[in-house]
Amino acid sequence: MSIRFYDTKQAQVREFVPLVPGQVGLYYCGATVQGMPHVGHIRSAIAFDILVRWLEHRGHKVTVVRNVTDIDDKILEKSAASFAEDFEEDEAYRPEEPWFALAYRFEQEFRKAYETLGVRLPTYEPRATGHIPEMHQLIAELIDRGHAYPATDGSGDVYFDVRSFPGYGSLTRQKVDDMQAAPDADPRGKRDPRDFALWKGHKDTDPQSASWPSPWGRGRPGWHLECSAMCTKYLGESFDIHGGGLDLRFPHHENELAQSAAAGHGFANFWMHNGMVTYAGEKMSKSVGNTVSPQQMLELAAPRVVRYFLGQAHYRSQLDYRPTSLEEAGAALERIDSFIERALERLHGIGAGGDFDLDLHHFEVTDEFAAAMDDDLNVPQALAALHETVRRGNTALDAGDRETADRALQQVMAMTYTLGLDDAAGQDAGGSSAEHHALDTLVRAQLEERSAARAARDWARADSIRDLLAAAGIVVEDSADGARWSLK
RNA sequence: GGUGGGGUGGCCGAGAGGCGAGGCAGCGGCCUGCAAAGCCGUAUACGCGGGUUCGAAUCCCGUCCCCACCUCCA
Repeated sequence: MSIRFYDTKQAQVREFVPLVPGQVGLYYCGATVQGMPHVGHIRSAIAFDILVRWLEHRGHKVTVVRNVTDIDDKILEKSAASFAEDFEEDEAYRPEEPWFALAYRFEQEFRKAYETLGVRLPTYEPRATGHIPEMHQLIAELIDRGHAYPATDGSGDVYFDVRSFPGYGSLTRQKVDDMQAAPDADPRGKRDPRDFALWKGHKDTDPQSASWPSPWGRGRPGWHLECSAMCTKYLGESFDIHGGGLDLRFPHHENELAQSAAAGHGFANFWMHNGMVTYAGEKMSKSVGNTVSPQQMLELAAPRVVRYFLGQAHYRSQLDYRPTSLEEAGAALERIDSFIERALERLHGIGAGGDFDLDLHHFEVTDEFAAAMDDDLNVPQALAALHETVRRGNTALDAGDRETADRALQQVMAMTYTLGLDDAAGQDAGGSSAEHHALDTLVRAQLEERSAARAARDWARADSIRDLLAAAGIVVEDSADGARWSLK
């Protein structure tokens, strides 16, 4: 069975064949750590996390590289602003914070958000500032080949020469002459206004610590160059997949491709881009100020619910966040969870929050699920298959068909695992096992009393116990096997 | 102006020529002491106008609207 992905460069879905059988090299753009993460960043990471999980499910060994761009104009700007007299502290920015401290602090914020929402660590997570020599090498190569030149105005900048490279525009299918002239472009020593900086000469207004010596004078890397250099270092001159947000297609990825291709590298075989997260129909972005942070969502819903919401749409679709979004995601996930809990308890005698040693790796997803995932990661259709399996399992459970129910349980667990719904932190039951045990003991005592009241047909007494538990956030469900409880 | 993606039932969201994906919400039923959970059933849905076809949400032509990108963006 073949896997097919939409390749942005060719603008079509085509069969994915790794360059080396059984091995996949994936590079996807992480953050420029200039501010707090918002859910758009995390959606992107979740999309590629699901891609990795699926490739692994299909038996590929995946090398995942996600960069941290820890030096750029915005980082320096934010840091400089924190030293200014009119600086106003807010929840994101602190006073008098050097650029590297600011960058590292936000890097940690991103890491925390990724971890909470079940995005696995990449194989490598290189920082731009750790790859200055690699970038110099690439610049030198480009100058040698006639695709880059030092600025003529003595600024110390080095530019990529767009006109020298016929392939420029191939990723976004644009012709250089059709592009709108950048209104804010500072022509400085450029041959063409579309030429972009590979190296930026040091300016006295920037801190000395944000500059490195180079054959072209002290300076710092331009945006784009770090990704080209790090792709090559960790994945080679040609690799399988390059990913990132749709808004990175141009200029970032176009320029990356130009740099690497002009240096003679094969670069990415597939380009995959995730759609934007919108808020009430409008793109979430810092400049518009309509961003929602992972923290804000996590105050409204459990990590797994947030993960479900951010991962549920097709990765290329726009994902709209509305006030009811998390509620709906929570209800859908609850349906899956309650089946798993019910089945584990009835078929395997494993209570809520209990440990189990079922071997997930030997469980198989359903054919429908696999076919949907193979088809350009069609998660919505895969979720439909998952929900159908839940229904089949519930029906079997009610009918006492243990074999069918158990098969459904295994499939559901394999599918939720593949979608990363098992990894996000904060299981619904929550708390340490000691706390859970204490609570379980107390609740069971109440349930036994209620059971006795029910046997005596004392409904008022039975209902008052249920109401008391409900007031404490504990939901009681009666079944043929007795009552079970769970935290709301 | 250029490039790419869209407009599907109350809401979200797949599908891409013929059995109405799935979820959420709603309604009816089964089950239940009552609930909850679960199950079953339940919808003149495909922006608009033409066309092709035995048959169109799906293909073709036209048209309107939306979103993203065109050197800050995940």
